Amino acid sequence: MSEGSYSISELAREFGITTRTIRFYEEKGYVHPRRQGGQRRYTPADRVRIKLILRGKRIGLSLAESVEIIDMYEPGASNAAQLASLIERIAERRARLLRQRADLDAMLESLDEVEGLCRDALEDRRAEDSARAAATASPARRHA
Amino acid sequence: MSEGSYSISELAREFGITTRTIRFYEEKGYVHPRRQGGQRRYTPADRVRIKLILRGKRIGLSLAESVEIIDMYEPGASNAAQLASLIERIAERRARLLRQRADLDAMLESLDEVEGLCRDALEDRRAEDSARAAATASPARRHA
DNA sequence: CGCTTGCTTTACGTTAACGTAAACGTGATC
DNA sequence: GATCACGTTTACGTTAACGTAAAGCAAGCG
Repeated sequence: MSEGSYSISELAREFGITTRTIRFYEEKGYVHPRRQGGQRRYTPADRVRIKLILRGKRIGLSLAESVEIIDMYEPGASNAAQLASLIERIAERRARLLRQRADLDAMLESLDEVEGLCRDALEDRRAEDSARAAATASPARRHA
Repeated sequence: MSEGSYSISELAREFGITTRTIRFYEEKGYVHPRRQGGQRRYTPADRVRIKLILRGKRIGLSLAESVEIIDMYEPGASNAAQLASLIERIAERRARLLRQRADLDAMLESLDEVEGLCRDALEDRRAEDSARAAATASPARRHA
């Protein structure tokens, strides 16, 4: 660990991915580590870039989409027209992410609901069981 | 439209997908329409199922994952052990969805930030431009 | 009757995102 | 000096989720 730079396997370990994956990202042009005697060396910036790509993946973005968003970070867009179109693309992205969050919340609510049903069913099951147990112990009375 | 049932192309139109996609879902066993003289007929329940699958897709779930969650809706799980394990799986799902939402929110924040930078840059650009225009009009004074 | 529209099945093609394997090059170490 | 651990390149394989094309049936219509 050359102080402030990382080897490929260090990053792979940290992110729980394979070195193949990282090389693949480079192959696709999503990251550009420098070489030190044939070996890849990653800067902290490279590291963050990979981290962001993985975050994008987790929310279902393709690699290309993730990178597209990440590259918005360093506008470099000098002229006003470019800046304006960038703002537009950001708006589109945000709209999509918002809908995605709505879908996500809906699914979370559904899960809560289903869990509620399960718990209720378990309750019933327990009630029945204890009733049966009582009945077996002294078969005489059945809810009054 | 046979009152309360749908043809394949009706659903395709409604959801903005192709008939091939719907047939593919059937091929994979994710939905089971009945046949009416060789033609597929979809019940409202089938429709909802497809809708939910598509919702899952939008948040980045695989078809199989979506279906797994959807199938939690009709537990049918009669015994307590099954119910308990279902609750467990729900908890896992929820945990993952929550992380996903965190990632999503982070990305939304980033987009807001970038948009702010863009707007600032645009402001500067406009300020420069109007300053230059003023200078061209009467080249004498430069901010006092 | 022939044509169009809508549906069917079968089957091969495609893209993304890697997995997996082979064959090789470096030090470091036993 | 052989064996690791770690890295490299090249290249073929794999899975999911469809796309696309071919060939054919059935109903309605001018």
